Amino acid sequence: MGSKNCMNEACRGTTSSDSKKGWSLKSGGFAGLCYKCGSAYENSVYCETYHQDESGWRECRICGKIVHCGCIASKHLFEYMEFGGVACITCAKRLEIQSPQPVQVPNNITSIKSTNKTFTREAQPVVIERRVEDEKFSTQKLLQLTRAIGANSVPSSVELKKDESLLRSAESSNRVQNHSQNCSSPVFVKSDYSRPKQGVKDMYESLALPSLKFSLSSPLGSSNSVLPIPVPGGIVEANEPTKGSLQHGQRARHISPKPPKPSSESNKGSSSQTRVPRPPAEGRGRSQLLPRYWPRITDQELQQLSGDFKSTIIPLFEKTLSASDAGRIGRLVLPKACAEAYFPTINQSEGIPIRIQDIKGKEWTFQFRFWPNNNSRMYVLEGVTPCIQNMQLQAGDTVNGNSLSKIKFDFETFESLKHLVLSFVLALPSIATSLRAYFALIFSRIDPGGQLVIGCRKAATNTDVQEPQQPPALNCDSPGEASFSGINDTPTSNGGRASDDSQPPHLTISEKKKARNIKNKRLHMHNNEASELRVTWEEAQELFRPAPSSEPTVVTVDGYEFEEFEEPPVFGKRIIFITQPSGEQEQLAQCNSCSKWRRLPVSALVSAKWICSDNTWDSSRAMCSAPEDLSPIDLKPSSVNKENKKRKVSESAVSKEGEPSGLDALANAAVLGDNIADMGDYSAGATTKHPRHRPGCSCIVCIQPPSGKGKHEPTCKCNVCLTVRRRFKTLMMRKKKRQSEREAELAQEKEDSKSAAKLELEKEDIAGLALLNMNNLEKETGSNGDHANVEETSKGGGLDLNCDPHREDEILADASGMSLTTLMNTAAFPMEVYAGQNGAVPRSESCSADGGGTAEGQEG
DNA sequence: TACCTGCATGTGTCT
DNA sequence: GACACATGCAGGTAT
Repeated sequence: MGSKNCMNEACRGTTSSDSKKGWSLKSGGFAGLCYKCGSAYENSVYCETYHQDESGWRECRICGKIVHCGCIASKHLFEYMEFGGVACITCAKRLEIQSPQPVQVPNNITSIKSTNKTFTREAQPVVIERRVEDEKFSTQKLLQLTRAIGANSVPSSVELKKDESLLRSAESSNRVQNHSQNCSSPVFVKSDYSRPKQGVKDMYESLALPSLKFSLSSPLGSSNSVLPIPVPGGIVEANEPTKGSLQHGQRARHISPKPPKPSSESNKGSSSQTRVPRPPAEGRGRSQLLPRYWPRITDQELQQLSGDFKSTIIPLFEKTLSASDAGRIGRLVLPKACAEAYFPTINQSEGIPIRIQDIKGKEWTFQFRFWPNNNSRMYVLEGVTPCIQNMQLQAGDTVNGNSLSKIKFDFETFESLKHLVLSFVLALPSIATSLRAYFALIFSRIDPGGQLVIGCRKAATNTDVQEPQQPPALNCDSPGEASFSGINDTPTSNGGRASDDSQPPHLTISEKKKARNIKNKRLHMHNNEASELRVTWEEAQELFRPAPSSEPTVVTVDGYEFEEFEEPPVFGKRIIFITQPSGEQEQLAQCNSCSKWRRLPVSALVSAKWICSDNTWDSSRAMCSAPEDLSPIDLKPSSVNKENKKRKVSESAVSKEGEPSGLDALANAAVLGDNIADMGDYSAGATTKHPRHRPGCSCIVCIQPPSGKGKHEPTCKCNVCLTVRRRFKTLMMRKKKRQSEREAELAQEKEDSKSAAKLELEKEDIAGLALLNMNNLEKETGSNGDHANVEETSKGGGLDLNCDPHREDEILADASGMSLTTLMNTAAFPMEVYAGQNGAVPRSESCSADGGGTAEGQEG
């Protein structure tokens, strides 16, 4: 932030950009007065805000002359044009001279608009063509400009004639009004174009309406609505060119190319409640802003924001947070076009500090800078982490801080942890990336003043991620298609060019395109993978198989054999392990085609798409037409692993909508006092030790003593241990409470009826097991599981960070609860933290990786 | 050893 | 092929 001198060469008063000291704003805020001499400064606010480095040299889009915004004393001033870019004042003046004279416009412009569908979209070329007579403004050049505007439809001559007079009227009216509103300064102020009812159709029209300003101060539906003036340059007094300049924020909006066509549905409703991508206000950049960066903010939110700030809020752009954006590095990659359009021009890579207010009015200072990148620039905002975190914690609020739609999303919530731990377990970087894309930052600008405002909204859920890029959908009136809660908003979390999050999710075309375009598995998450994300924690573990091609390397250490896999695990098919009366173990796999269950050797590797014909072990059952071997429901409970039972318990405790999570199940198990032994033998016979391990696995994870001795010292204060203890304590308290409730219930039920008693017996069984578990635990911990006693648990054997909750032998051991809590603890750690602390990369759940997972404990 | 910084690289999209 | 952008990574710096 530097200071600069008054443009009045006789004055040369120094102004401070830090506090705007030395500048006073005229009414309307478009021009400043030098504190010293009182000379008027157009763009003063703009320059204060955006040209601290006193750069700002631009190229006239018409004649190519190098001009300056005027923030420094310069005789070569430029003006912003409605159709983007700048023009030197000479060219701008010429454009202005060619413009028609003001004419009053009818008040009921709304009806006019409605009856002239092409009016707003096609007006611009009319104006331009009518104005151009000077040989310097060749038609060709202007057509080029109009193309830049995005006027993708060339109006017919009939339409041109028809609309021309109207346009002139509107334009002139706006001038008159603006002038009267801001008589102290003959500058072009913001249009009071008020959208009578900013429906989607209107929005569409506005897309191609360069002068549309997001005038929030005007009540919607004002009868005094006037059309915006599509005047390039917007100069009112040609002999005072510098006074005619538009403020940065109120210059012509940059029109993005290919405005989406309105659908039939798009006309149905008002957009006041819908999250439509808004064509942003014009910036300096010549490059065009892609629709995915259009801010998606409802009229209502805008109005409230403007009310909060008591100013006009102009949404500029929005950026969906990528994983790296939301990471700890604190660097937010800014879209180049947005950065160049709305942020100060910077010439040095170090950039400049830039102050941005959040929706609460809190001011943040970021470093706006760039990196050279392939002969281009990569713009970043540094130091955004605190702000983003702050916003995430407030994400239940709308961008304006009012509770229009409570989202309640918090990375500390259990639900989020569930996703995070699932991400880790699944070891899919794309999922981790997708989960970050919950938020989009919306950059806006306060007018007058030019102060930048940053808000956020929830951008996506993990289920609707990775929509391919499509033109923005304006038919957001479809129920649930776009909402501030973001339930159906699509994120842009893919790599490279982010997907357009305005993509309506229901388009089959998009599906086709998605299928066609998905090349990068790392960055795209296909539907199948999305569904994989929804599987529960247990399911995820259950589905892991050693990579078919990978042979474990067996290493013997201290008499134990360790299996180490080089390849990461793969997803397999859900299987059910059964134990025959003879003690022989088998597995049941379900055909992916006919859904029949087939008995297979326990050693069989069952792929995710296993079908009957893959049954090489039993040729008589190698066809889907063959009768089903055995259905799990036909099995005696004793012979089937208790997965189903456990699942029922967990499912009963969770909402039926959506899949219950593994952590839900774990928590339920803990709270309900479910015997973890159930979980222990849930994969009995096959994966008793580790999710990806098979019978007989002797890797370091599985052979690890249940006590976990040697892992962590009892007094270990590492984050893992502390969290384990804390979580353990909480869980045990909840468990005990719930248990007492259940016991009371059971006592009550005993007196009811025999049938109730029968049911009661089952519950007693569960409760009894839980009680036993609890008692054993309390024996170890001493009593109530307070912190000290929990630590005593640790003394008993340290913390086993590798223990498997399914291990039956752990259940009744001293660390019986620890298995669960260890997992909970694991869940409590964001993936990076977990990986960072454990030195493990979710590359693989191989034995080696798991061994790495204990690194923290071992070093403790 | 962890963190920070700056650049390089890979991938998707656009022209 | 050029460009944009997400992210990896090496080297420097702080703890």
